[in-house]
Amino acid sequence: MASRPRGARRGTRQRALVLAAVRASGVEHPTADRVFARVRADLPRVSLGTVYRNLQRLVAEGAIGVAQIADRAARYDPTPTPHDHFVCDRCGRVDDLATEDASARVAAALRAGHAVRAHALIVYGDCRRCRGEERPA
Amino acid sequence: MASRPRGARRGTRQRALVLAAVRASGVEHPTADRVFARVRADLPRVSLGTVYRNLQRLVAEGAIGVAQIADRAARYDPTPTPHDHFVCDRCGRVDDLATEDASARVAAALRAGHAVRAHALIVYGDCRRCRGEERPA
DNA sequence: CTCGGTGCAAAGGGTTTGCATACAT
DNA sequence: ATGTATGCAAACCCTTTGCACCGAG
Repeated sequence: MASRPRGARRGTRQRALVLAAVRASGVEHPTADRVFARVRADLPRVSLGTVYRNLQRLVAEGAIGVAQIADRAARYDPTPTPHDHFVCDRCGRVDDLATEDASARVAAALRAGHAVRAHALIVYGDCRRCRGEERPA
Repeated sequence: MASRPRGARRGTRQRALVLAAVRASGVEHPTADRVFARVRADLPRVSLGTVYRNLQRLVAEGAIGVAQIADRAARYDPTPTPHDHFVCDRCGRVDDLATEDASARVAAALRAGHAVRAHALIVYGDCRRCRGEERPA
């Protein structure tokens, strides 16, 4: 079987370096800007636009994750599987909160020694109304 | 005793109208832009900047709430107490998810008839490291 | 050879901010 | 009178996009 169905995706040095930069970031949760800086070290002529395009694609392909923190720059994450995050009000640090049990999520932050000021769960999907409008193909 | 400790806050028509606009919005969760439009109806010379400043202040005072949805405009909420939200991928609709039990939060969205694609819990506060640096007064 | 990816630079959206003026207290 | 809030417009930040060129397949 063909490894690429049809619209053969090209493997570029840029994309590989973006992926490598995120993977090498550990628990840092870098912004697009920081990824840009790292990639630039190996490929000085890379552009920010290209970094954004590749980050987007890698997220869509499930190779990496993103944490969209309220009104701050998005943070990219080498771990693509869903998990929650803790954001520090002072230093901006973003920590993983690896918890399977939803009811223990906030408790996990407390256990980690953080002071919790607020927390927000956002659920994404298609609403009942939109699902109702759906036409069977 | 003085009703205003010291830095006496002025009650302005603008602020009152911004608050009224959010309170009148029901379940709509208006953006700053929509609030602007409503206030403008009564006060044609009001500026967007003033609306933003007042929304900010009202949130800080606890008179209203905000839902910061990932990479979309912030949604203001007449209910200042913390609660979760459902965001429709198609129409952008923002619904309240009034659930006290964290473990039932996502289930609440399902019960409401929505299809859940993803959900993200963000916890805000001061991280352990920052708390450690804190100097007792 | 082809078409997707890149670099560049400009546009875009939401939100904030500097400044002189207006006004509630 | 005093100083905060306003209106206006420019600035900001993060992210996206149009376009011509380049290079992997």
